[in-house]
Amino acid sequence: MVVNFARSPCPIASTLDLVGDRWTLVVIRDMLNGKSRYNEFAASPEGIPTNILAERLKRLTESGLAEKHLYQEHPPRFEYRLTHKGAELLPVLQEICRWANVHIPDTWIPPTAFMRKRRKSN
Amino acid sequence: MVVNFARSPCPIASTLDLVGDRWTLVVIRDMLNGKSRYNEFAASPEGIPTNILAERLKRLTESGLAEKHLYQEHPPRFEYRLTHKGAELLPVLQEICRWANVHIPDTWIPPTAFMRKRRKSN
DNA sequence: GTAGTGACTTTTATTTTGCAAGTGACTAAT
DNA sequence: ATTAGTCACTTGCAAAATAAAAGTCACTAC
Repeated sequence: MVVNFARSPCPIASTLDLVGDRWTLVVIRDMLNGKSRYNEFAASPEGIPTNILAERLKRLTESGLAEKHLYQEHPPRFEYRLTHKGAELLPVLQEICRWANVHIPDTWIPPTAFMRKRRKSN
Repeated sequence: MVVNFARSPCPIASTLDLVGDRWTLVVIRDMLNGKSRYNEFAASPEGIPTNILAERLKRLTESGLAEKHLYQEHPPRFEYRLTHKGAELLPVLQEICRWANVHIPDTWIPPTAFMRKRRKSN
């Protein structure tokens, strides 16, 4: 189930092939907020099912958005951290937050730190 | 299947409840590019299945992102146009395009008109 | 009257999701 | 030493979503 061919060369469709589902961006949000461990992701209020979480973490690493690091040998435990590629989705999530705060009632205002962070160049 | 309760008050999770699937943002992209008719959406290169298209158009109108207008009586024909709420997703799609153009090889560079358009205020 | 188009709906099949339970490695408590 | 518990998953299975194909209904063009 590796993404070999996108549906089209459209940047939007291609991005959706990677993160276009109900859960992937929620996990990336958590990673951007400093979470890195399975139980931290599982503890988020949306309540991601554990099988979906495991599958998404695998897909994120396979698609180069995150990296898996062993941080403890016995028992083996892993951290999942965003790669540069994954972390650069921040502006997308920031725009989503801006939109939601305007158009969906009662959504949380994200921490200033989250909204102020900038991608490096461009 | 109306969205009554979001999974959480998180703006990201709430937005994904509305547009977090493989097709909705592709349809919104087409609307932002001036397409408004069923056959125009169906003709896009991603090849959305017609049952999914019909269901998405219904959901978009139900969630207030688009509006359905009769433009011809015999036979009845409809146009689907973004509401203000829907059109304000433009900055999200622009950021997705920026990200994809950097991180996914061979994605189309969107028309300058699409990238330069601005949301009104803020 | 035959063919074709537009906007769908229906049918059927495949894939994804979600819930529950299970597993193996270890840790802490009794 | 047995028991219970946590962590990071995996497995099994039912339900929902998605997809491909075909069907429908109202027209229009020839």
